[in-house]
Amino acid sequence: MNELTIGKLAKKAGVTIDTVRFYERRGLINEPARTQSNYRIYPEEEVAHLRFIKKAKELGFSLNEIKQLFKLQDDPKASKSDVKEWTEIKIWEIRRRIEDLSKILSALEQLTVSCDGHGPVSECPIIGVLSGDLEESKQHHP
Amino acid sequence: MNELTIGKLAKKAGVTIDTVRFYERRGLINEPARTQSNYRIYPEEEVAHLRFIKKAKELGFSLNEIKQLFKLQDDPKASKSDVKEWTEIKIWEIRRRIEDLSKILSALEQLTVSCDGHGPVSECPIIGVLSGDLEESKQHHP
DNA sequence: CTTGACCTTTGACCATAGTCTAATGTTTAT
DNA sequence: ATAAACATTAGACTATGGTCAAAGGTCAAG
Repeated sequence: MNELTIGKLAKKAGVTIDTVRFYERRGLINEPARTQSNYRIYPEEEVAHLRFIKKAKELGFSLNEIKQLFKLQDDPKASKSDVKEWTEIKIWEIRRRIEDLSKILSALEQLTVSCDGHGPVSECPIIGVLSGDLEESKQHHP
Repeated sequence: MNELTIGKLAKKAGVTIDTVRFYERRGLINEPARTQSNYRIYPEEEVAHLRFIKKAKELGFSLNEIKQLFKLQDDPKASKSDVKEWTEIKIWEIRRRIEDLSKILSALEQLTVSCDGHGPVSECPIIGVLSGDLEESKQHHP
């Protein structure tokens, strides 16, 4: 058995010790076993757990959302359909985020094409993008 | 000329009055003209300005990033190449976010396929996705 | 000319997600 | 055996992005 102290866990997972304890307080990770001297000891598996939290957070999930998913996993009363429902909602949210990001991406890409890197910024078409909202700029025709 | 009080501006832009004043304090919108009685009055254009902030924020840009872009626009010393550089960095960031979201999206999509909505959650493959980190689960082969 | 809807300011408060400090205890290495 | 490196707690502090309340001034309608 490969047990880790909080410092080693944190290092392996790429977070700080404070963050580990913070997640524990928030119920995102289980309260770990303790040594005789009250040190937290974690199984190796907690590393993956923490990395998952880290990645999911980067992708825009809140700690509460991540916690919900963990709870769903551990709840013996939760059914596959509960998980399915949750994931389907999330799939929609992610699709929408990807769409919006793609919109702003092509707006910015067009900008770099027409903004050739010479002359004053006042001639740069970024002004147009900034002045209208994104929805409008989508149907903005030349 | 179509001038707006703060309430009308906020309503048109879909934000609260407090948010407008907050953005003003943060330097995201210009300090507006005032009436004799010290009321803020805005030109119609501020609506688009606020809507842009709102949308950009939804897409994950921080208020400081948005402010930077506005500053760049207004700075007479800023050149097209500054704007171009900024937008190119942002383009990279957005592409990366889209990629990461696409990864988690397909993970979730696979889940809903294999998780058919019957039986206990313990049999649901979401456990696998949660146990490894996303990078690992990408190269996880059966 | 008053009532209600609007505006003003200052400053407190909230949630999210940590981050740091102080005071103290434990383990490890030389 | 002692110093360095690590652990513990409680609680204060940070940044971001607002949101609300108090106490008051202004404006438009009846």
